[in-house]
Amino acid sequence: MELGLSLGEAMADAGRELVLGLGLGVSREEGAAETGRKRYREVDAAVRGYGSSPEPTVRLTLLPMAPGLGLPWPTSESGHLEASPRGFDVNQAPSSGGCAAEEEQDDDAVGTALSSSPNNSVGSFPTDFSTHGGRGGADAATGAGGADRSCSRASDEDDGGSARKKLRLSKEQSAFLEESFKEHSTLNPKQKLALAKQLNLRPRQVEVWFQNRRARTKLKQTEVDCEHLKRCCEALTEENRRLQKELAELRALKTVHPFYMRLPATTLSMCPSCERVASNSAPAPATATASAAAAASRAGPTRPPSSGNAAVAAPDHRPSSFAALFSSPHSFPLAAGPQAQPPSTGS
DNA sequence: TACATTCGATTATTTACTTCA
DNA sequence: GTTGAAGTAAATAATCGAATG
Repeated sequence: MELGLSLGEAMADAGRELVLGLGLGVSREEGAAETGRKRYREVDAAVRGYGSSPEPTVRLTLLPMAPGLGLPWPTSESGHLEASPRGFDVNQAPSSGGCAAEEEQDDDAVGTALSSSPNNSVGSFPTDFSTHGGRGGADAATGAGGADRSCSRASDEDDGGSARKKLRLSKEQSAFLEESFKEHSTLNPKQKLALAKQLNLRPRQVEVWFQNRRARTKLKQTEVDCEHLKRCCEALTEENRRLQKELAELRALKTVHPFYMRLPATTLSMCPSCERVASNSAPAPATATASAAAAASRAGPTRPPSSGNAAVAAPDHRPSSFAALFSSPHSFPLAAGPQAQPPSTGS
């Protein structure tokens, strides 16, 4: 029968539904009772470009754009987070300090040095993330002398290393990392060092953040793909069910009215899918057109009108096949059953 | 073979939210 | 109705081992 063609239509529909599905996926998440921590998903959707809703993209610009940086960066009244005069380019290792090579030589050693000596780089660092943590209350109380989150991590070794301390990156740090991730999903060592220096984190932390970020992106993509496949499966199941029904109708028609096969084409033609019999006076092409229109209308909302030539041509094809089927009284092997192939409409 | 990097799986911690007394 | 402790779920930083170049 026309299973191949129909499946193709189904796939085309499913392809269109993918876009819908993506949008639904995002909107579903957004529709859920969400709090501040849900914002990550919006940012994620915007970063990755899936989801038809423009809202996440708008929300992505959470921070005012720092001039000349191309990165959102808050310019606080205290001046802590003013854009670095040198700008930030993760493609370039920071020239100031001259310790990039040293840091590359020894990640943790430098990280420890950075973190364990609050006066070391924090003071000269143009962005003091410690004072801008969204949940800064606990952080402010964490370390003596206002040690920031990243510095609290440095106390691992001081704690004896038994308990795994987990710092929470500040919103600014996360936003900065997100922006960097949009530019590069992976980092070369220089970029990593530059980011770490800029954010006052250990290079290892930046590396881990990117690892986890990639994992999250992949997980989201997997969820989207899963949803897409699910929709495809549903569409194919529905199409299969419809075709099975159509096939049963054809078989019933053949059994009840076998003489149809011997009638001239202009005498009677029936589209089993719409179960309408054309009048005797109707010429075959008009019958085919009517059947096609009926079949197209029967297809209904599952076939958007803007589905392209293939999808438009497909509904025409099937009723035309039926018309041709009944218009060639002796040649078409309907009796061959479901495996029989309809004659090409072009011949 | 040694090394660096990435990835997948997992653990551990933090935080927001809910429930209940 | 309000409050605070306890429980829970989700997010995510960090770790580990395997794969890869």
